[in-house]
Amino acid sequence: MHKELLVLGLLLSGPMSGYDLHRIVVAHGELYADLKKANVYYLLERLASEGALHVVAEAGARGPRRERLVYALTSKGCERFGDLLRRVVRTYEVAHTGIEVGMVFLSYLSPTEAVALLEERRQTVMARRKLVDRESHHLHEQLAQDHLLSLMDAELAWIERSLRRLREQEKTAIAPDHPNRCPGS
Amino acid sequence: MHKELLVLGLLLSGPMSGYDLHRIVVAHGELYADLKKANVYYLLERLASEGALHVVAEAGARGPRRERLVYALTSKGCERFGDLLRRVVRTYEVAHTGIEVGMVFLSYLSPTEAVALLEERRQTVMARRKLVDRESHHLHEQLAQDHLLSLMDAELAWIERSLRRLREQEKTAIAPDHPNRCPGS
DNA sequence: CCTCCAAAAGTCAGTCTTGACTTTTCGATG
DNA sequence: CATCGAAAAGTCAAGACTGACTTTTGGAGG
Repeated sequence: MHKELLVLGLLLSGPMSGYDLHRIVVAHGELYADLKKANVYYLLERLASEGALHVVAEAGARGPRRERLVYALTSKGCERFGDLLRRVVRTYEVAHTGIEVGMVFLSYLSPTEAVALLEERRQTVMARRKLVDRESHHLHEQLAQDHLLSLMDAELAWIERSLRRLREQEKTAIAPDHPNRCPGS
Repeated sequence: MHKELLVLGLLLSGPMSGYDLHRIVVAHGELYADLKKANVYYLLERLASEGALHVVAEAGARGPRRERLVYALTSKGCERFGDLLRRVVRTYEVAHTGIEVGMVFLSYLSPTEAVALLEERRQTVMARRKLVDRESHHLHEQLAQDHLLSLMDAELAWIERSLRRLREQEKTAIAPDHPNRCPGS
């Protein structure tokens, strides 16, 4: 749903082809939703068939492969943009990345291994945080960047806390909660 | 991918039918991944066809609709569980919920409306936080719950910060960054 | 004893999403 | 001048996911 918003929003600043859209998305790196190329084309076609976009058949563009389709917003599409924007800002859904599931089953690993894995995770988060931090942005992208950084900081803090708990558990070496073996076939 | 982990992990504590799995998932509320019923059946079938599960055809179960399929982990499935668990804990992906996209286009709304929408969002997050907080959990679910709460707190803090910025902008009433109108069709 | 509802247990058709492949052409290089 | 690689601009089939629908039946209420 936010992918649709992204497409519409980018088209607000002028007609574009699917390829252009995709290039903008990847250029913005971490900030924008993970919108793959094929998905862009799918969304464009759907939105066009719904009447939110219309084709401006730019027959002879510069460069190779000249039969590219250029899309432009219709007034219906612009209304849709407004609706989606309001909906996205207003609503909140917990992000289910899977780490929660991982934590629930963490006791199937030895505390020592759990600690090692979480330390790897911390490295990963820190690296990615640096990436996002480095990206300099326009004014209206400040809030978005700030959001990402906040979440990453929260993740890091949580990892630290969890590591501390696990290390204590490691020292007091209680018998493992679950036996660490697979059932036979 | 973490949905698969969830299914395998739950089956570690004994054979179950798709319906049982789904019931457990919804019983745990916010903690577990958003795993819809039809998706459970899909995953079971796929995992079985990959040899990670096998059917224990419980022909005559209690209750209505007795021809239910009960699935059990194979040793291959248990290995897969271990792999997935390690992978999920180790890796981190930024959660693209769409608010970032919303923020990028926030200047298409008046600061006043933006503030109102963010305040609604704050309400939503607070309500959901209370839900998660209320749920009492077993020891091995503590870390998962803590993770969710951390993210929600970070979200709340970010909302406060953003509101402050927007209110300032509202007072100093600069001419809007973007004209707030849709292009004609 | 009848009936009507909620829960059990799925199924299905359609929508989203993606990795991998294709075709064309510009420009660099030997 | 031939060719070879990289970038442009997509396409496609397959996989993941979902909302809405179905069928069966045990038991509550009359």
